[in-house]
Amino acid sequence: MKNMTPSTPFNASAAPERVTVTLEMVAKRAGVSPSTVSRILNGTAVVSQAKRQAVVDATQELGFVPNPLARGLAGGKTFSIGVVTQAIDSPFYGAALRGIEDALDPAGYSPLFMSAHWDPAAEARCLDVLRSRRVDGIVVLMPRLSDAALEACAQALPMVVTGRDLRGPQLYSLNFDNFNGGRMATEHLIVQGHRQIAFIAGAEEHPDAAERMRGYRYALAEAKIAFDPRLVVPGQYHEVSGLEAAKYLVQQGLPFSAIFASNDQMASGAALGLFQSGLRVPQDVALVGFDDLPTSMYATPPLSTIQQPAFDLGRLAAAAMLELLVGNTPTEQLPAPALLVRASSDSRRA
Amino acid sequence: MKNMTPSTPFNASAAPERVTVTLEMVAKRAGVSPSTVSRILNGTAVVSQAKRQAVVDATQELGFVPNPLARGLAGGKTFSIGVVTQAIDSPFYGAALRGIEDALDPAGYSPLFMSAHWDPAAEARCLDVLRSRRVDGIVVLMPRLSDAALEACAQALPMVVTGRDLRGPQLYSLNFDNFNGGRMATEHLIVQGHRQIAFIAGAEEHPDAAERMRGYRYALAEAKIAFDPRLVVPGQYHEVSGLEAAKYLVQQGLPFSAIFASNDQMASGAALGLFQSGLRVPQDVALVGFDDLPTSMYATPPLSTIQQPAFDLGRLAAAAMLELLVGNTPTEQLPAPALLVRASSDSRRA
DNA sequence: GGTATGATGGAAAGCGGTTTCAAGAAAGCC
DNA sequence: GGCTTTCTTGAAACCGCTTTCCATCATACC
Repeated sequence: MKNMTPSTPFNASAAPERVTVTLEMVAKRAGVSPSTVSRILNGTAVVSQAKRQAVVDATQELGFVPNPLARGLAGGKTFSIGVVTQAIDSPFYGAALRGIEDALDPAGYSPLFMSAHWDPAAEARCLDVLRSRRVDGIVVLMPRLSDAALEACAQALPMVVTGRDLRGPQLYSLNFDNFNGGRMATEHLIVQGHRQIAFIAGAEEHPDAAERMRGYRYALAEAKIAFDPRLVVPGQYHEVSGLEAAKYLVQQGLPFSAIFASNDQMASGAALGLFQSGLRVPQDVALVGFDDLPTSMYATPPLSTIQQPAFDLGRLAAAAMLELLVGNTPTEQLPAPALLVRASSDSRRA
Repeated sequence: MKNMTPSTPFNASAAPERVTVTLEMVAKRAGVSPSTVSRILNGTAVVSQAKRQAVVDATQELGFVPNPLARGLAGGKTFSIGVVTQAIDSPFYGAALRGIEDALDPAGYSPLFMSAHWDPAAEARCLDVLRSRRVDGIVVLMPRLSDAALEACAQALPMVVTGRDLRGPQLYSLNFDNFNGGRMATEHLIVQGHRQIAFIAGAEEHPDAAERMRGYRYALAEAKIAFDPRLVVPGQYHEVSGLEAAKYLVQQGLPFSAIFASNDQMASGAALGLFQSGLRVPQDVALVGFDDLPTSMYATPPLSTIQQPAFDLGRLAAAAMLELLVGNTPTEQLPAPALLVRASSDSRRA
């Protein structure tokens, strides 16, 4: 207190390490050259035990943290991975992003997230921004861009995409078996005794949605149930379209005892639509969704659905990217779809 | 086709701009020095019209994009903002992140997201990683770290936090009026004729949760309703705890005709709990949540709640950060809480 | 004992920008 | 008309780290 220099203007108690410790300072302190420090830090070459220890000590004492910018500039690597999603605020993507985060973090990589909002042009822009930021690789979750565009991008840097079947020297993809998911959901309803099963579809352009529908039709055919196009209502993968679809089905007076919605968000909307129409789930109408969002288990009633592990999707995509970055050929595979039967489609539980 | 050199091994049709265009190349092409190009790009100094035009042209022709790493190294800025959230996969944070993205993007800044998972130690680590990545500023959404720790961090770089009341030369905060939100929700139930209103609380350490509870008690007191501690059940802000809380209330045979859950996720769980106990919402029990998650509108029945604009929260936090970065004192304010009455608490609509 | 061989570590040249410094040109002044 | 002042613009240092190229020294082989 007494000896406090009265002149220091802004010396508020805690003055956090203002000075940046550089590799050069570590080198000086350890009595070696900067190159040696760099080599030790990156394990680039063999260094005598004595010097190594000196450098490690100096690093500790000085609290040295390498500047990633300088590292990136010099080494051409940024240790960051671009991640393009369609909507960062959708529960499905949220889980996937967490998976990516989880896998990248221990490897010292940071994800750089961007949302494309289902717009191919915006997606292309994301790719540009990411490349201009010199990310080491790009993961695209459920792209809307053409295969060709993605392949072209993969010429420039490693890419991992989900929801496609693409392979190449710097390209890997992870695809969920949407066809079988759709088939399983539909078969489940058939086994429950339903023969008039409505289908709330996703956008046509979306390969996922198309596959799920193919599964639906396949299951119907297998069970020798005639496909009734009137029972297929288009949707947009969000709650409102599910709500509208359900109301439409009811208002048209179409005969159906079950609904298979091609994602959980639409199923949730459909549940509300049925509720507002005075129909009970599952007593009057059985309902099955697709995705198994975390909230679906807590819906009223809990929603039967096809489990699509979003978290693992992200985790595996990131793991594959890490493989690509070290020059390996990734081998990760998504788990097979699983049916989760909950109250919304199980008349016994109602 | 004919003239194709047969030796080129990997010249797959589209060879995207392999060579990186540097500022120096632009300078050469425009016939000026690199410094001049830099000055024009950043508007750092006055340059004659002729040279400016030449540089602009050269930039266009070469398709030059400055390397952010080099820029960051030399200029000390990275044009990236660290964003610490608790859980990137929660719907509330998802919306906030989108708001941040929206505000940062036009300004040329990129967000770097990290999740702390409600763990103060992890949060501190996020701050470290972000600082080591030399972000220009940090936004922390609903921190768990102490005010002191956040203030200390703000000594080093601009900080914006939400859910606190903190100010400083490089520090700004955005706080939602949780007290009044809690009060409004409770008053609404009282107006609806309820006098035995259960409360599902959030974690005690959480200031938000405490404020909401204070609002609840205040409203009761105003209405001269005695506070019954048995009707307050602790929760953890996620669906399960809401489910358990509701079941607990029912099983204990406690007298209540309404539940105010201090967030929507718990309200959703509570709805399921009531449903499983054979109680109807709102006929038997009225239900009100807090947050207005996007999905709450589509719950069955739609959930009454206090609107807390997560998207705006993110947008405003990012806007405030941008202000801080140019040396201004931010003035953004969060909108006041609003009550959204939906079917879950409105007996007339049931 | 002399040289081939390999392990070690330093000097220095980048990576691609920003910024300081100073020179040369243009303009203003007495 | 000569001299100071103000602009414009280029040269060069620098940001902090990686990496290539070499020098050095010790060990090993003939």
